[in-house]
Amino acid sequence: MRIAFMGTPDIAAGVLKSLIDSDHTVVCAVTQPDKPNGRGNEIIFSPVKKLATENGIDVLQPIKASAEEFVETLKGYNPDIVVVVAFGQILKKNVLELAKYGCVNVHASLLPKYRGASPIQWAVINGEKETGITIMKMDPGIDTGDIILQEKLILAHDETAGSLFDRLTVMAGPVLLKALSEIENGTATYTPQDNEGATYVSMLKKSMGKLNFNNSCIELERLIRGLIPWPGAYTYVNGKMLKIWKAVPASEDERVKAATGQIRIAENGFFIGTADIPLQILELQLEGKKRMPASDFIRGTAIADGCFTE
RNA sequence: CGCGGGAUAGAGCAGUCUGGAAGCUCGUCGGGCUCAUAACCCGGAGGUCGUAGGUUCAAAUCCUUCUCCCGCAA
Repeated sequence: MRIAFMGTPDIAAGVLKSLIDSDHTVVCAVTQPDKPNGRGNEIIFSPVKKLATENGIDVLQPIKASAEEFVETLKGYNPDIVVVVAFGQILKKNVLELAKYGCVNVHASLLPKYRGASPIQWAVINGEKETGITIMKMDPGIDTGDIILQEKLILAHDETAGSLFDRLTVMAGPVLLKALSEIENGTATYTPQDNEGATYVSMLKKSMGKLNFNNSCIELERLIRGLIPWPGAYTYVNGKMLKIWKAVPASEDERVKAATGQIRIAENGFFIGTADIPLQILELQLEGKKRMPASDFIRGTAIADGCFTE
């Protein structure tokens, strides 16, 4: 089939790669406009733009994908179907109905759960046992379209949003290809979502990563895992941001006494008190410094045993 | 030219303001102690102090150049 691809971040690029390697023809790649990004405000191309460019695929970067002018341009590529993966813009009817088979979306959750912008991170933060990939026929709502295919995956106990991203990216390509062939053969089924069971998740905000040690150890640990690699969980010590990359509930024999939010530095580790069990920090990063194991950090830090997070 | 922190032994850091013999914690190697140990004691190796230049009798330290790493903001 002639496929018009729309997507922006890494997971979208992963799916695009599968399409490029398949028998289908990717006629163009639509991605968000370039924006100043990173230190020094350099322009950094989106992963999709990068991959498409490397493969000689036309890249389109409309400010509004639903603008009539752009829709005409897209029609000019004469796609049979439009594949959308984490594109970052809401598509209107004129785009949804532009191709013969319409638009299909690859969503990284088991819809109708986790509709919205950051299903992967929230699955980790909420301590879900399983999540997966859903392929659906898009309609004007946000992630409300009929389900074509769904595949599950079990979360590891130490799953981070980053590792889950990787696993789902690998999984997404084949599931999409299967759905595409079903659509092409006319054997695809379209199952409406159970709107009763729907849940929505918001976009992640940087401020969500501020650890509140009045929460339980388990909640904090999940939050830390769910915010990797971005935006990251953090607290403040002596006026400096301290990012927490990896932590576990302190085990029985290593447990130290720590008040809520209090830092304890022992020979066996770096602990912070919570509402219940202290959190043992295994990997952390002080503002301006590199990320490092707690054992290394303890060796050189000026942070004193017993001081409090801010 | 968005704002800021940083580069010193294998690791993490101090020393830089107020120039004057390269330090700390840990690792590593050798020895000792011990029933034994990641514990303890003794000893050793390991650094052209990121790069290039300048000032000085003397530069990790002051001035300038460049490279790389990181946090924030977007």
